[in-house]
Amino acid sequence: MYYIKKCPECNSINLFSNKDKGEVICKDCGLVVEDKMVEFSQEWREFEGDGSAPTGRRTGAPMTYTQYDQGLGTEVGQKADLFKLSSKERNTIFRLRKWQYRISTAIERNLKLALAELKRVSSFLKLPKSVEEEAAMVYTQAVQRGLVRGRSMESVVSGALYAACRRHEVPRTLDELSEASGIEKKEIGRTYRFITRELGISIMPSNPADYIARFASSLKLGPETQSKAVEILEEAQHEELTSGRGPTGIAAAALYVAALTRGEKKTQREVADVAGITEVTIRNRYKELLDKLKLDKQIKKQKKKR
DNA sequence: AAGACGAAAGTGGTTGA
DNA sequence: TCAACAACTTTCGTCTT
Repeated sequence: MYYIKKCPECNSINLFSNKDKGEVICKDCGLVVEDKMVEFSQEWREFEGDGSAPTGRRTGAPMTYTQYDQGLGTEVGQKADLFKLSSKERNTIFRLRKWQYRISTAIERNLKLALAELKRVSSFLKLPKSVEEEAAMVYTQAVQRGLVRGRSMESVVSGALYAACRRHEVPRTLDELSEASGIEKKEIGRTYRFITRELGISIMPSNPADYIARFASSLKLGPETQSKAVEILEEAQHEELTSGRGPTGIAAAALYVAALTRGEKKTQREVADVAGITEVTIRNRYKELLDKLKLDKQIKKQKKKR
């Protein structure tokens, strides 16, 4: 399949597109016109169709995405068979190799920077290693697909981290990510949505219960209150009070109610602050909880005790 | 005086024509 | 692409402890 585009180097219109590898190559001078030439399929195999070795061989030591080049490098057309080719073809190979080198080092440079930033943010948020690893993988794929173009590296890093947190059920709020990375909340949300859509990453809506432990500990609430909150959460889920609502709001309200019923009084303001929402939202959720779950009796009982 | 409550208007994002 | 819409926020006045 031929492109109508022109080669920027020699102006030839003789461009060849190799769909398998995502390359567009100028047939006259060997310039790689499109830069998406890094393999991004899920399997790590050898892609040399030149007969020097069986293709599709599986290779690979265990690799890690938090290393900027994943411990692997790529090279174009190797050694032995080079002198079987005409000089023109050989030239082509040389040029390809040169461009491959330039492009892959560009990507590597980017990754190196980005992964440093990723580690910084992730350690700031005290995220587990597995999440960091996942985020690095997401980011790597995003770079290879050219999704970073037009977006700041930092925002894509944050988006990847946010996605990774969600998938590992250790959700952080957008506000927390925003604070850790210095990127605007809506920007993170935007890139998060963009890259998950483009990379086909499916993510379950986050579960309010995942927030409870963290909120409770920063409010210094006892473990009994915490499990009470989870209990309330389950009832609320059963009553279908949770769908369509912000998970942080629900978690915060459940925690607030749990604290009341156990006499560990916290103000709405305090709870709202750690959950990153407003008092009003807590009040709304809280009211719904009282209506549906008949918790007011328990609260009154608690009041009489004092 | 501080916290809780609720009404009203505003914001940003989603959805469906 | 635009308007309607739901969830949430902001702001502010009033009531309760």
